[in-house]
Amino acid sequence: MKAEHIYKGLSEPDRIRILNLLSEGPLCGCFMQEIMDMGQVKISKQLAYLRKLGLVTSAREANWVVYRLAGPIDPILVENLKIIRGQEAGDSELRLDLSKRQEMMTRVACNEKAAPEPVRKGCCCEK
Amino acid sequence: MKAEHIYKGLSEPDRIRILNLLSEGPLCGCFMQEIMDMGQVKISKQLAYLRKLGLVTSAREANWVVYRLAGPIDPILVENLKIIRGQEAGDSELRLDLSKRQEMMTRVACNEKAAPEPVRKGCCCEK
DNA sequence: TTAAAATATTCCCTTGACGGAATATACCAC
DNA sequence: GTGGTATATTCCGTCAAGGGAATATTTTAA
Repeated sequence: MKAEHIYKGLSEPDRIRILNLLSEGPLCGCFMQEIMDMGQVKISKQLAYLRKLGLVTSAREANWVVYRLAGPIDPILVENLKIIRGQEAGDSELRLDLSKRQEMMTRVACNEKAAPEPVRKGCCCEK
Repeated sequence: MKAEHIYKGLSEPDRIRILNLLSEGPLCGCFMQEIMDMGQVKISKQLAYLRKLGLVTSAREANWVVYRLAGPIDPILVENLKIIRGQEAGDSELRLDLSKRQEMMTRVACNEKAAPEPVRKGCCCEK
């Protein structure tokens, strides 16, 4: 993994938010939409970009696509994901995103792979 | 300093080399040209870009322009400059650049501000 | 089979990044 | 002044990035 690929991935606020969310575990697209309160197309395009850079992988599970940080995760990325949400230099929006994520993960039933469960009514759109 | 500005600065190999060099102290443009073996225009443009991002400052001294990391240096930048030249994940070209820099700084006479000294014949172009 | 949800892709447009070549500017030596 | 060195800018071309709107694809539900 070239260092500049990682930095390119991190050089846009929405992508930072996505990578930050994925650092806590896999997530489907509609969860991201809900947490980040952003349109589907915009998120999908950034995910395609991150996939092109080799930072993210995707796998369809039932009706959804679950995204993950591509392993093995480069030490540079690991370190930066730690820094950007750190208390000193970190962004509070990123920590808020993680709280929302945590709240959603406990609110809906999820299996151990973090894919939404049960298949239909447990997803983020069940409100 | 917005995190994405720092990552934009780091998201190109030539800029990584420049920031790596400046992490050891101020440097004039012609030293960079010599160390990086690159054309004047290309380096000058990248320096302009880094200045626009707020990562680098420049100050004319006599016939030269001396570049510095803009202070106070963000912890994110500090940490990444450490990582990218680290032994494990680091790039050996970056360590080579630093050796060349060190060699030049001792070869030519320099004052404590790292501006080339004496004014004319001590610069990198005296070969 | 039809409808709806989740995701991806395409088209159009604007802006920005990057290279190469040429030119401009600032400073110094003489 | 002239000339030379160091640096910046401009012009031109190409290509990538990013937004908005519309549409396509995959899958499930009924």
